Amino acid sequence: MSPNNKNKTTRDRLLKVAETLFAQKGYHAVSVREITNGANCNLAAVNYHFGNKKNLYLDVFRSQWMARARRVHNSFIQHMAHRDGASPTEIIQALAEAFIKGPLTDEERFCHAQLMIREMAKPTEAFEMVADEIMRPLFRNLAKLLQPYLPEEMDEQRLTLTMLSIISMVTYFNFARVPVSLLTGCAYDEAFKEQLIQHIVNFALTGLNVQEKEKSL
Amino acid sequence: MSPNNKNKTTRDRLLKVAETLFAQKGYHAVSVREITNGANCNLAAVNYHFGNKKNLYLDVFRSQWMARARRVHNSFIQHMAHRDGASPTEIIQALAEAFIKGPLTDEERFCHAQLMIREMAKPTEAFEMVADEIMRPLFRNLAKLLQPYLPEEMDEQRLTLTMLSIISMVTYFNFARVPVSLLTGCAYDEAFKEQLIQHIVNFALTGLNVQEKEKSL
DNA sequence: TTGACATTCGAACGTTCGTTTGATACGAAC
DNA sequence: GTTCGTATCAAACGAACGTTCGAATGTCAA
Repeated sequence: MSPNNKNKTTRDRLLKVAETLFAQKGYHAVSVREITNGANCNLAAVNYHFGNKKNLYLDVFRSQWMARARRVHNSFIQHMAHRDGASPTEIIQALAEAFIKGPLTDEERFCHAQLMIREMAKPTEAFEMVADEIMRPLFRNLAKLLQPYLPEEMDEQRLTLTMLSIISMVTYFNFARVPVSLLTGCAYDEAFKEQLIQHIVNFALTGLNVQEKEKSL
Repeated sequence: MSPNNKNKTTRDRLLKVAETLFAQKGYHAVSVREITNGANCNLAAVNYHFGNKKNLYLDVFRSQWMARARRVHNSFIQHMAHRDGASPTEIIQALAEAFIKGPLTDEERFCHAQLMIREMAKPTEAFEMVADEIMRPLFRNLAKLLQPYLPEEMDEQRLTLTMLSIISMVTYFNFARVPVSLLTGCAYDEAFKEQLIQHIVNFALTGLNVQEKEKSL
């Protein structure tokens, strides 16, 4: 009935509010009362709809986080689908755009990155789900796309580390907004995100791109 | 008096135990009772020595975290000191070694990375201190060392993003051990760390190092 | 031995936490 | 109208939380 909460059910409002608060503050810093107040419902609603607080957290990952991660992944896949032999530049660019501009609103992207980082710091049951259904498929896709362009002597281990290095950049620039803004002096507006994407593409393709000839020593 | 707690004072034991627990679980997930039990002292000791829980947390950063960060930074600086014109390879290698092998024990490195990540996710007063006294000096040093080798047309902003990309890798591989181990199948033993360092050096210097000639399109 | 100070201790403070309960309102099926 | 399952509510539960307090203990100079 409240104006900004539309026609969503109590259950949906709880999931939405809980996700935002968990992302902002972390699981233990958020109380059930804070969530139910934010969702304009009774304190007991959490236990009625989800059993307990922990299940609410896991449901946030199951229904909210995973759905968004699939949107990001699909956004990347579809950019790749209609070009058969995409160049490494196009591949990295599509990946960086999916993660940094992507199909998400800025608020969604913040939630998304914060929740993932907290899971990586202290994994819960949600992490296995994410690893199985999101991380591994993404890595398989990315590796398959890039492998033709990589040196033949690169073994699988080195390939995985390379994928991780690319992911580390898009993850870092999404998550570490505070230090990044602090050290660059830039706010995360659209123009800066565009710069970030271009930088990631350049760096991923050529690294420091040193001018000297003494790369190899 | 207990065997493994040596002759440290109660205050020192509290700092040590608190740091480990804060790193493992996060501030709100650790209770004062948990800390004082771990330090084999009375519940009231935290408030006697530090005033309150929050001040204990800040003191952990002030006395423990900062000291270790300076050790890492100095380790990097000293590797650079006795070679005047260090090559980019040597610079990146020294940086990666300082962060990934470095002067810290593995346990210390875990604490260190976890605490930092939690600060980046939700900065407290401790973050300003770290930014001012650790991050900015490190960036200045790294930029000064690398600048001679970088393309002249690279503006300061792009330079900062390049430094951040390198930092993002050493940070990520230190912090994201769970997903990294999960996707590579490797435990973080000495051999794997050596591989990581070599990979970071390679990737930072040449990126994907694509074989084709179509880098620029 | 005495006094002054620093530290540690057990016990309790008031508050907030996650969870439970029983009552109440609502709507569809019969 | 009655019944039944769903949903929401106010109120309370015991447990755990951070913090406080006064007494007890240890230390060292006078």
